[in-house]
Amino acid sequence: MEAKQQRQQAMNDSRRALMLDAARSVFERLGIEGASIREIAKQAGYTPGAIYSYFENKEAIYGALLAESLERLNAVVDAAGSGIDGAASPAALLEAKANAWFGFYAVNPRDLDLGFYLVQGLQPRGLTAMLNDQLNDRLHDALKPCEAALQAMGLSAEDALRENTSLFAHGVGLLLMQHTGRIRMFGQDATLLFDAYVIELIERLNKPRKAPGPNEINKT
Amino acid sequence: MEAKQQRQQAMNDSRRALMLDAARSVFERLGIEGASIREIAKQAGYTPGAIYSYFENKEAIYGALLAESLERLNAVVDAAGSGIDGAASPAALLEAKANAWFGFYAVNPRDLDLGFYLVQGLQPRGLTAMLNDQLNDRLHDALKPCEAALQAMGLSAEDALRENTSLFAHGVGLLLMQHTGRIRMFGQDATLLFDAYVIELIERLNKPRKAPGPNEINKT
Amino acid sequence: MEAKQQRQQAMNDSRRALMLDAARSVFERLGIEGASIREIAKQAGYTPGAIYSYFENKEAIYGALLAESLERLNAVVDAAGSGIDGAASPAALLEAKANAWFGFYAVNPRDLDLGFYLVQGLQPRGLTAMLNDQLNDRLHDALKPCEAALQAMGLSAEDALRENTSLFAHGVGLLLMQHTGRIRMFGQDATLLFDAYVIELIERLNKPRKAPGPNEINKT
Amino acid sequence: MEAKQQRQQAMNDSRRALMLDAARSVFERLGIEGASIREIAKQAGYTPGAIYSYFENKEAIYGALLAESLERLNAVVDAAGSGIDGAASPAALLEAKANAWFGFYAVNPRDLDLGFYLVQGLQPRGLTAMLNDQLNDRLHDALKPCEAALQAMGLSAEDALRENTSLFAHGVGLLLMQHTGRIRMFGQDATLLFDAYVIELIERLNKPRKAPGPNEINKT
DNA sequence: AATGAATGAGCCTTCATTCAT
DNA sequence: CATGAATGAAGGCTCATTCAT
Repeated sequence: MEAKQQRQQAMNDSRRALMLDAARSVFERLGIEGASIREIAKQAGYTPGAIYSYFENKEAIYGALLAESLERLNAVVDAAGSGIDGAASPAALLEAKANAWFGFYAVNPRDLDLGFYLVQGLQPRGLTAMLNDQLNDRLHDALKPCEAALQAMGLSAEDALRENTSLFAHGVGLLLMQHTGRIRMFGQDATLLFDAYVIELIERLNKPRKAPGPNEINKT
Repeated sequence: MEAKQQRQQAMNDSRRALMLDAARSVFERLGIEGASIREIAKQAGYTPGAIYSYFENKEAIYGALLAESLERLNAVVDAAGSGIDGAASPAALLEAKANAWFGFYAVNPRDLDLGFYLVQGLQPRGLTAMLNDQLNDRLHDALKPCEAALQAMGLSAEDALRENTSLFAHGVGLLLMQHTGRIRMFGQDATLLFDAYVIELIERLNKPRKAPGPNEINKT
Repeated sequence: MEAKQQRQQAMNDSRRALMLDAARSVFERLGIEGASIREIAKQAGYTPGAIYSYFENKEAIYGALLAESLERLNAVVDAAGSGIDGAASPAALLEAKANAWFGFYAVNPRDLDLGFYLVQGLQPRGLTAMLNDQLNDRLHDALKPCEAALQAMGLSAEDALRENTSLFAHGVGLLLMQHTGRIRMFGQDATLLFDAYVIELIERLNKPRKAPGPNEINKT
Repeated sequence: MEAKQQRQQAMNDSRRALMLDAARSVFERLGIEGASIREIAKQAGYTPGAIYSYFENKEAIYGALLAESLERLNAVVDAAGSGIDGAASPAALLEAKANAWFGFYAVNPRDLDLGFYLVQGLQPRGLTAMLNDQLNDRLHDALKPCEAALQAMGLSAEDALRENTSLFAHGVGLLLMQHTGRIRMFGQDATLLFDAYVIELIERLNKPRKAPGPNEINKT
């Protein structure tokens, strides 16, 4: 009996996963706007109605896809820098963690799309507030290791947050440009530029007397 | 006869402009997703069919709107730093020009939307390739003054391009985060962070001996 | 110009009327539950989308149909008993007015359906509250003449309301039974029974000493 | 063997009853429109498919539910006036029996819905003709005691049928109005009005010389 | 007997686009 | 040039019913 239930549960999960795969593939093919329940169902080999046995509505599909994407992101970030002693060399850890999340999105541009969907039309909307918060939290989780490393390098909590925000923005900007083909237009490579940014950041933090914090700068 | 043609041409242009104004106002009100031909026509005081006398299709409206947005951007950038002697203080000019484009998008988020629409779903599509190139060129135009200032500060053409690309990416990342509400999540202010980035950049370029750029810049 | 506008307005109205006719005919064929926008459009010789140029949504069609039905009802009631001097013979007027509304629904059973839709599923719902109120008011209008006649026969306002309510209920019950075929089952004729009710009512009111009003029954 | 069959039959019946209970409870909760096979199955603790082992289709559930409703109605009517000697005081019996069926529907509006569903859209449809007849017979059964009492009061069979029909129509009209909220609109109470109707009926029958039968009325 | 996955037909509605006038 | 009626394809979603297990 239990075995039967487990089998069924597994079947159920796998069909759900099948549909998520279909959704992902439709997104890839038609973009997030062009994806429709009909199309996703067709791709999955189902009729539209069947989708609703596995997802409450269309938004729920996005949510599930995004949630799963964020799990993979966190897995990658958690695994990064495993051989590094964070206490001894926080800079190396920062580099590893930053490259982890950046690399994840550089290699998986569709996951970036998905991340932006959370933000669709460049405006927060859709998804229940709770789900939205959960997903935001998971994104934050992926960025926290960098922040911790920044603190380990001697930054105050406040400064670490600021630098981490800048770091994220920089990476997002580069990814976006690369992803849209804009970066090729500039004749540059996003990953190299991100590397450079991280290295300069580390340099700057290691020589704080030479370069005063941004809030104390005198524009002469 | 010619006079008549000219008059007609002028009328034509002004009505087209009227419709673009309407479209812009609808975008502002309803967002880029919420805008419909019907709504734009109504706003312009026309019926839907009339639109097609001036624009081939909906995409063309976006294109025209974006083109016009880029003109305004360029106007803002060109006007910035007009009191500054670029030869004497290239750093001040860089700051002015960078803040100009960044400020334009910070203040006019819908223009940013428009820019991203060209790139919808984070994938180039729609718009003929030629139009796309034209628009790209105009975007480049808006960023060139920064690149020139970087060269005036002593960077090689190659280094200037790299730094300018980074600068643009940084700004875009910050704008995106701010626009989507993510930046508030980080408890930061996009404009302050952008300022800080520009200032640090200038610092870095002014103290090359402490942290020589990867290409070993010579100031003298 | 004005002529043109008028012509267009007339066309517009006639097409709207066409669609209402179609809707009515679909209701007749498939019942109010079976009626769909698709079916109504098809009956009218249009595609579904066209309907929405004339009605905001499905509910609006019901509303328009019902409104028009109530206008016809009121016209019938207003015209009834035109040769009767209401002051001289209020009983005759009562009879005429009551038979008017009853007869209207006896002859036009679909209008009764429509009336019940206002009340759909035997529960008030759908239609905006305001529209609902308007329609209710028009129904009331059709019943007021009876109430006025009852007062002219010497009843207090309160008693007239009570008797009018009973009269309406009686008629509605009979109509419903007739309409559903239940009355034939009872081997009776709805109109005869309604007549009888009205006549007994008049008798009763003319001999009040013999038959005390319901509120005074248990007086001893 | 037979015992086994009987046991199975009993199980079968009880599960069927379970489903009917579920259906009734769903109707109560969501109304007749809002009820779905899925919901009924869930309420009964089954999956949708299981329903079809006990009922041919959805209509059959309505039919069974209505049948059961009519049994309850008959039980109520049969029990009413048990302390009254019908031969000695037929008027009191009439009152008791009439109030019984009216009260049943006044208190159980969903049973009224069910009754009208049999007649959906105010048009007989659905249900096989035979089932329809059976249900009609049971409704008749519930009304017969009133008819018998009317005869006991001295009416001919024909007159008793006519009065009973009127009585039923009056009650149905009042119930409908109350149920749809229309009666409150008239500022009246359905039960009081029904009471008054019954009492007036009794009065009228007790004083036949004062008020000649409806078929002998002189319209002067 | 019961499951529950899946179907298929249907629902209301929106909208870019066309075309006779 | 402009109208505005109409189209047709698509959108998300619901639900009674079937059927292999």
